[in-house]
Amino acid sequence: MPELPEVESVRRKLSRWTTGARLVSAVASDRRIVRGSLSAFAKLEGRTFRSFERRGKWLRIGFGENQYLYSHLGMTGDWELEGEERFERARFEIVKKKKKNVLRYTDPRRWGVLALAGEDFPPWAALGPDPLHDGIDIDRLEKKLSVRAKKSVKEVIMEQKVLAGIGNIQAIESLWKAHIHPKRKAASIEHEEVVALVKAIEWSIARTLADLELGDAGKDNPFKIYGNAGRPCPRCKTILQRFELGGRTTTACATCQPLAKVKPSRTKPSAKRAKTSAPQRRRSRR
DNA sequence: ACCAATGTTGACAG
DNA sequence: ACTGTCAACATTGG
Ligand SMILES: [Zn+2]
Repeated sequence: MPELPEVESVRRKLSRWTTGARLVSAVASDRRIVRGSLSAFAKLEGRTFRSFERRGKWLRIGFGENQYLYSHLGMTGDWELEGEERFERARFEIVKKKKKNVLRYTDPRRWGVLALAGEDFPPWAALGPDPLHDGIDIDRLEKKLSVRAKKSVKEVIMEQKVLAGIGNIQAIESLWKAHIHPKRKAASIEHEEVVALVKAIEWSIARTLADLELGDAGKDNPFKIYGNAGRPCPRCKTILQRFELGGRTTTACATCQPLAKVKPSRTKPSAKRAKTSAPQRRRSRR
């Protein structure tokens, strides 16, 4: 469930469900997920859900008096009202307008995090600007990219202090939209490309979020190229490639997202041929 | 039965 | 000190 759009969607439903609700009981006993003391959760009992914020992939629920419940969904975390007990990792009984409900944090893989803290929480403080909440500062991004001569543009935009909330899917989709190959060195991205990338990130986040807001009506794979390696590029019909980059499976179109510059410059010697990627390897347990 | 999965972090080698 | 590469985490669903 976890990139910026998914987390934003969770934030919205939490706000819908629990604004003004009173927390009757809070039980979180999974040591892998809960950071800090388990008993601290009892301190929240009796308090009221007041605010719902998101920064990147982090959520925080405010209970007043500088008490926040921070939540990171890891790879498979989600919040549900009622629903199945199967993947429940934390349970919150709430009362809103006399109605009692169970709010669950579910997380099969248990890579998520729950933490109680005040407004100063290091993982939250460490996040860069959130594209949806703060917008993207083109000059700042250009600077961040220009300094990274060795890393690929995809890896850099996925760093949470560069842009909070961009994950594998959003990176793949936006780079495709901006016609930028994910393996390009971050520092090689030119000004106009940064401008295009910023637009593309906004485009991808907006359409993913819109799709999520449709609820179950949404299709299985609403993405343009993520998860579609081996199928034709929606723009040019070239078969989409799949490769690993920075330990993450990546999809790209070799035609729309050239690795080597294709600028038709008859005066200059021909551009170097793009390196052909090694025959598909497989591995990764992410 | 096998493989891949929307994330993050820490170890290690160069 | 920096950089890149792996592995690990834990579990499910196709
Ligand atoms: Zn294409």
